[in-house]
Amino acid sequence: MNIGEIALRAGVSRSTVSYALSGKRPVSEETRRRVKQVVDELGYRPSASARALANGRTSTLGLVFPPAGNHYTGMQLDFIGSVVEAAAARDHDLLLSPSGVDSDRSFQRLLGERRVDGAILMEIRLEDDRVDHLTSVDFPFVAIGRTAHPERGWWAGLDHTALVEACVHHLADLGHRRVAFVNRPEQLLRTGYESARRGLEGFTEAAAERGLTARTYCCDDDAASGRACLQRILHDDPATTALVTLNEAALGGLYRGLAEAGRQVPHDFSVTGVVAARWAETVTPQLTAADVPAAELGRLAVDLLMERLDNPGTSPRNHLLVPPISLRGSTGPGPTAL
Amino acid sequence: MNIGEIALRAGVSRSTVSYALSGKRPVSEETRRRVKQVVDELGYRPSASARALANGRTSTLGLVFPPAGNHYTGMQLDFIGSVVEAAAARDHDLLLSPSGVDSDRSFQRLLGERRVDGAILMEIRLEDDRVDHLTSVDFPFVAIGRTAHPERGWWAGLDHTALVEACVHHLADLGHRRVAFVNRPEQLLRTGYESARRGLEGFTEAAAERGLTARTYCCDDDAASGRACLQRILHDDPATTALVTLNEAALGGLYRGLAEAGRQVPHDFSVTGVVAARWAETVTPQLTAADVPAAELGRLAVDLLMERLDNPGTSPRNHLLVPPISLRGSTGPGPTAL
DNA sequence: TTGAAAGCGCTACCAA
DNA sequence: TTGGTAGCGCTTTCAA
Repeated sequence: MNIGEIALRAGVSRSTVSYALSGKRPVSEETRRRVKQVVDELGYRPSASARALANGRTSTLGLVFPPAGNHYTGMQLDFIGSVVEAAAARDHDLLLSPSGVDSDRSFQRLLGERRVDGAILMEIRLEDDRVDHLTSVDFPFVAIGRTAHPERGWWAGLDHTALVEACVHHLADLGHRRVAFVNRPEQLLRTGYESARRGLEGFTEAAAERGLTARTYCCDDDAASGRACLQRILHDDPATTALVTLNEAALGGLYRGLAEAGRQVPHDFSVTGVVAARWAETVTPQLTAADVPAAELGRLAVDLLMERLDNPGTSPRNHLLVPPISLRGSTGPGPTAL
Repeated sequence: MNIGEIALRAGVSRSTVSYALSGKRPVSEETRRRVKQVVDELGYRPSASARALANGRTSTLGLVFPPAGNHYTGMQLDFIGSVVEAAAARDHDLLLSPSGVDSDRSFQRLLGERRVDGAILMEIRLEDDRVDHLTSVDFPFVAIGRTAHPERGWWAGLDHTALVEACVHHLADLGHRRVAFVNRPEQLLRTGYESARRGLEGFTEAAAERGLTARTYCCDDDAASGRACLQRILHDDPATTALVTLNEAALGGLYRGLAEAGRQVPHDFSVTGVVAARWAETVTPQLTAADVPAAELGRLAVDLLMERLDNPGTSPRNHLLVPPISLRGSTGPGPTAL
């Protein structure tokens, strides 16, 4: 069934049906009613493909994120969910593209075949060829996170440096002197993954500033790795009394390792970091952490993208979020406070 | 840039370009080369909208999942990830639709506007109006899970009844006599959510068969509810020595509640259930559980859908998975075994 | 082996 | 206030 069918049955022309539906041209109340009635009766809906072809907009946004193998983090999920809903609220669909790099087929399809009006890029790297490419062809996109040169871009992100610094200061204030940093997987750090890099930077600087003895570790995104990482930490420096982590997926493993090593949290070991709230709350005791506002980031990203799409040529806007640390139960006084 | 441009530069007709690209008609080696060269030079890719309009296929699959209102579980996360990647592997994109009910706008857009060739439906209910609707209009879809009448449908699912029964038998074999069942949220059970219903059914039957004293609970999808639920369990029957759960998100809370009540897992309380492996491994001790093969389900669903799309009219196929229980550390001998 | 042209279903311009 | 019609960019049939 197509628009011609409707026109026929309503006894008007196809253009009139189109206008009656879109409201882009005045239509007499009389015809409008008749058209709507036929449309309702037949359950007619205009074909998205035809419409996209005709007016050059697909009403679809792309969400680009690296294929994670099997490991999507809870934060990513929250984020995807909020993006879908924000897009739906604006009558846009969301097309998923598992693409870490510019050359991925799926990425090429998304852009080359013009399947989407604009895109949101997750998991930004400091040097990101996807960002470079999209910028160079002036394709409308919003990044989640900042590259090394965030000045002239559209993005919404977290100030990982400040967040991790805040964690370190919190621990230092509590009297901890020997602390560890549990980062995301090494491969992510090496490839310049933003949060891993900026988080590490914040940790190193704040630790130096406070004169702490600090060690940094990379840790794969699963519980087993978290446990192993914790063992390494205590092996390398048994006097370590606290850690900061960005690694949500390893959290349970870190706790397990601590329990196995006979360390009580927070009594003789403090744990903190940057983690989505609902993950911070799954461990016992609950994690004192800077809560990643994944849902808010998703909404902001969609807002920015729609704004960019509606006003081509506007100068770039961005949002840098610095959520506060939520005090829960995983940090306590360190040795010097005793 | 369009196909006409390519044709012009290659000195051939538009149809020849089309055929040179699709290979659906023999083209002389000579012209084929020339066309390809121009295409590569200009980085030409045919417009997805135009192609979709012309041949009636969008090369896009839809994934219909419930609104995030209450957040997603880890299993859903794994599942979505595997579906995206399986689709990408077959050169199909994935369109997300946060849709609960038949009347949902986004659901209508996806199907009514023919944005996708087929769909995968998550979170099936025993009586599911989405399934009924799609079946009645003969729209190609695959369900994740079975409705009450699974005979004539395309689906991939888990045998929750058998899985939970296996858990109960495992506990009974260990000598537990008083057991509890921690289900998904009450609202899901009430609305006929498949896993909640079938799981409950399996629990009740197996418990009766083994002559166990059994209580069943609903529990919201978060750690705090898990903790509260456990308190209720011990309050209702302090002699309870084991529980079976389907509720991944509550798991951490259940453990916390047990710890607070002074119960050692597995020494004086056993915990088991149906949970994705990587979540079973985040708690201490690791959960003995039937591992939900979320990734495999995702792959299977995409396989089925592609099969259905490629062979319209084929008789329905399905996969019922019954993964074994993985023995980890959370179950131990019950009172009668002592 | 290739080209011309008729759609696919819609939007929007030009006339009336 | 309405209708006719020319695209949008591709695929595919019909002819050559």
